[in-house]
Amino acid sequence: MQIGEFADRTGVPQRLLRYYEERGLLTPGRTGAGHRTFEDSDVPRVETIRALLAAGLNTETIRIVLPCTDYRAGRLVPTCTEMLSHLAGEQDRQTASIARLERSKQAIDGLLAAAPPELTDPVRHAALHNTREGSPADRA
DNA sequence: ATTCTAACA
DNA sequence: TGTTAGGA
Repeated sequence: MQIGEFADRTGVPQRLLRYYEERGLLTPGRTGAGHRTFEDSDVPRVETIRALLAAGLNTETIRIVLPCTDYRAGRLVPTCTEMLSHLAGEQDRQTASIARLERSKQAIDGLLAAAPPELTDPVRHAALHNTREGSPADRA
């Protein structure tokens, strides 16, 4: 099937399917006119790609572990140990990211808590804002 | 009617 | 990623 039908069946935009090919995630055939041809077996493959992207893996890693996956009955199953190590590695990075975000959030919590009370009062804040912008009363 | 590549309000 | 131009 051509890319149009394949895009409809996978729910993935043509633009993205071409990008997946560019990243080596898909290797569709070509017609004489240069049009991509996809197989039915490419459908679960794309579902696998989507699942791994949702897990946070980059396209390079996905290209590596794609042969280490089995997609059956709507469920993605890892089938080799190198995939497990990649997943564990990504999990570590996610844990580190969460820690960084929590520190950033605490910093913001502190800044907000240190702000002068009048700045957090909606009415006074609006009044100050209007004054800076120049209210009709100022001109009168 | 469809798809292709390349590039950008 | 969407979209679009200019071709096949």
